[in-house]
Amino acid sequence: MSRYEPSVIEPKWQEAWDKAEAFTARRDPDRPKYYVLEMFPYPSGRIHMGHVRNYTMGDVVARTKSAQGFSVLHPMGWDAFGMPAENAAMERGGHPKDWTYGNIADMKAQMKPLGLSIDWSRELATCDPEYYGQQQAMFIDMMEAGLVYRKAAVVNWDPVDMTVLANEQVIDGKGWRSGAAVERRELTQWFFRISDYSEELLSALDGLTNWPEKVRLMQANWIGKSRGLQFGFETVGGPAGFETLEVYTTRPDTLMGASFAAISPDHPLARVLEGDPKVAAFLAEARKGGTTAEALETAEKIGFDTGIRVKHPLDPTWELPVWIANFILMDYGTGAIFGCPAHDQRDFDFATKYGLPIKPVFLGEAMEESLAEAYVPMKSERVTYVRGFAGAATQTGDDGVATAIAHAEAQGYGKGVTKFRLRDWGVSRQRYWGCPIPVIHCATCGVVPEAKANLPIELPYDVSFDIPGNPLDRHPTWRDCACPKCGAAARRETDTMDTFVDSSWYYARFTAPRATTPTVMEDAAYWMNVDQYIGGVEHAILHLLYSRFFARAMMKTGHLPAMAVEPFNALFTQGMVTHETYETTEVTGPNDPRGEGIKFQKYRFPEEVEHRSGSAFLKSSGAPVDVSPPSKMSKSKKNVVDPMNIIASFGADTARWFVMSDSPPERDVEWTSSGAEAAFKHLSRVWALCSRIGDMPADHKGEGDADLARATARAIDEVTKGIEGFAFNKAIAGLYGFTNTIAKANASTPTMKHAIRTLAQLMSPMTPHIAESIWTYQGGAGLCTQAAWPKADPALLIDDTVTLPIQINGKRRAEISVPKDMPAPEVEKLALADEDVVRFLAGQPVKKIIVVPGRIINVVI
RNA sequence: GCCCGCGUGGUGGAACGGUAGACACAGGGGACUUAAAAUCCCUCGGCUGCAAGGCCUUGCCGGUUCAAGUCCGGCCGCGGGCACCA
Repeated sequence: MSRYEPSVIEPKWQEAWDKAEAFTARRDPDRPKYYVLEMFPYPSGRIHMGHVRNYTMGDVVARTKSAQGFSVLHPMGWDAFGMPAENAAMERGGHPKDWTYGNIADMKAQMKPLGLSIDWSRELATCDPEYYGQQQAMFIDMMEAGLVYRKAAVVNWDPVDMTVLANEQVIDGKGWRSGAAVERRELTQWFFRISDYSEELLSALDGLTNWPEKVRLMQANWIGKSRGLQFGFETVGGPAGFETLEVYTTRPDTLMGASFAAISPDHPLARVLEGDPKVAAFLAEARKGGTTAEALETAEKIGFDTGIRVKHPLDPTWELPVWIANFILMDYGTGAIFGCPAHDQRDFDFATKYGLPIKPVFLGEAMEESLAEAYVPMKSERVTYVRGFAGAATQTGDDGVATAIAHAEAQGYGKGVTKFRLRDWGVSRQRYWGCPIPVIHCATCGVVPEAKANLPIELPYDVSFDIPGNPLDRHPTWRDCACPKCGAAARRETDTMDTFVDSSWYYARFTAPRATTPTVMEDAAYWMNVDQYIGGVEHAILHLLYSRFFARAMMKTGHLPAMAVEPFNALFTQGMVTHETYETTEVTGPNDPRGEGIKFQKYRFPEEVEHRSGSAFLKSSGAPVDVSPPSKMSKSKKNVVDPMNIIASFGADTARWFVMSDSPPERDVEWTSSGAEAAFKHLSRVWALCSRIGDMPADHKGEGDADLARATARAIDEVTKGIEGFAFNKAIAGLYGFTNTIAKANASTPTMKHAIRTLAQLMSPMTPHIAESIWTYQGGAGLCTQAAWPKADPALLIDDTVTLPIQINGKRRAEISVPKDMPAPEVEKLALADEDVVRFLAGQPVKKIIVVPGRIINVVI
């Protein structure tokens, strides 16, 4: 065998796999199926190391399952709609469609050399009309099933770009692109009724035992179930229709500490009062500012006393003022609260500012200090509370809330209710590059779904991006259509769908990607669910929650079988690929607009930097380089390593091996050039080892046959467990160990050949190309990729003799070798007779001796 | 503020409550070479000892146990998620 040259063997084996159609997924009733999926990429045009790590993990699983006899589905597609394509069109000209499909072609060309076991015949892009047309069909079905509705909602509106902005796109109250002050505007938007499924999406999390606990928790918090009391305040001096004011509280046990009531600026009562110019002025002030987290954080609490009073439910003679306050949200609870400044920080801030009374209801040691801090923990005694609630038994702990609810229900002034934080999913986007919402506005029939025969509603190609706003809105003809109901001239909806819709069902589409219906039941029933889903933790909430909702919606509309309610059986969230960042200190030149002689830091690419004796220098000039700790690879910090460069210099197998080694897959892995070189060196060593074994004379005899056979069995066991347990770093550690063992072994030729063939098989999920070469060179039949996964002989996994450490009072002092099944009393005798033990005991009596068979012996004196 | 996770050599990390530091990177020493690269061998937590060995060591303090990196309680530090959600 010649030198290890990845650039020669890798394309060769990829071609062989293609020719054998080794990765084409086929429905096979005789074999169990396995569906492994990595979160599909956005086609930015360049793959990065994060992609390499993500897809290699999926590939390791897919290849292993395939070798283990499963019928494997491992597809790939493109999450292809979205703003970057439009931004590119605005900045550089060109068309979003051309830009996107060009990027897909580029990225696919970069992914191919990785040698992933992907069934490319199922490739899809969400911007294909064949894909989004089916999505439109489902939208119509969901409308009919009552899962879709329209309502007015307050949004962030960019008056310059003339579009709605997501909260993340509002920075310091300004649009991220235009820099214009963002307005709160009410727009009629399309919504999915995800909140109908709050309870189910929450309770079904318990069944997702193969999901990371962290993700389940994040989803549970996002859904945000709370139990509280809803009751009506009787108003005094309120306008007609507001004889009572409904409020919701999760702390009904603090009801006796009420000092005011407050309503949201968007509350119906506030709107009624808006006729008063003073109220109107206040509301204008209160509604200013974006809806972003930062805007809310810094916003000062402001309020307006309406003059209306309400009666305390437990004491009608006790009246509380009703304020309008900017910190009350309309879309949580009832949009109105009772304020208890003694036990709520926000109420405390508000009461302090406006001089409202602060009335603690809990007595206890914590009381004195906590008065200043406003919040008293639940566990303090509730003496005042008990007085307030008509002499009930003393309450401590969390059941105070339950008791208060029970009391309210018995007295008839309120009832216990369950609320969720989860809101309905607004899917309207005033954007071009997305899936058109298949709806028609007719002057006589109103809002009508498009006829399915007219699907897909394709995006028009002739649009321009030189003016801000949605090009669909100003297209001369695209909006014009006939009403599907009455045939009259009508107008199309010009909003497109949130791209999260596209990614909420692609996993189901992969089971029948070319079908003329969204799914095909037979195929979905065979392939669903996804057995292993792999992706970044950044999708822990939205993408996964929407997908879980969509699976339910698809079930309800007949597009998925009932067994697919939870589409992802197992989820794995992988860590990022990080790299150190490098900066040099530069000085501005004479013509610099910043002024001459000013120092500044400049990021440097890793390939510009060399490391010498623990420090870093610029290759070109030798200037010193500042090194910062590893962080996520990003273009702006220039701490990126292009996978294409690594493949060019070391091959795909080295890149794959490196990203899977060292760090556990759920954690970040730091890319280092020394690590990549080490991976390459190791593969070269394996290659040389294979060559050496190939040169051994067929009749070579050795002493170590039994040992090598045992080591082979152990390696099979260790690597298989490592892969199946998503501990790829441990599987790789096992492969290093096994390689070293083979290299040192002195066994007969057939045993050596068997060992190295097994090594090739065990390596093949990680480094499939070199594995094929070794396999073939050592006389393996067919493709290594298609060979059955090796099985460890259980008899060889158990050693005949075991080495047992002997502890004296918990400290290791000696060890003995004993046959593996020696009875405990004999082990005990041997241990006490050991010379080191005797020396340590020095004649002291043994109080107790513990023998854990096959593990350890502990002598207590 | 609320919820969650994590602290092990110079580094990434191993370790069913049972020999802490597997495997790898970096470092040190050596062989081969005119030399370098490549390759191979040895060494590599700290202190101590000529050595055999001994003592210490998993963020800090305490507890449970024959035995604790692992379990329990309390601190300290780091990271993540959510957040005027009543």
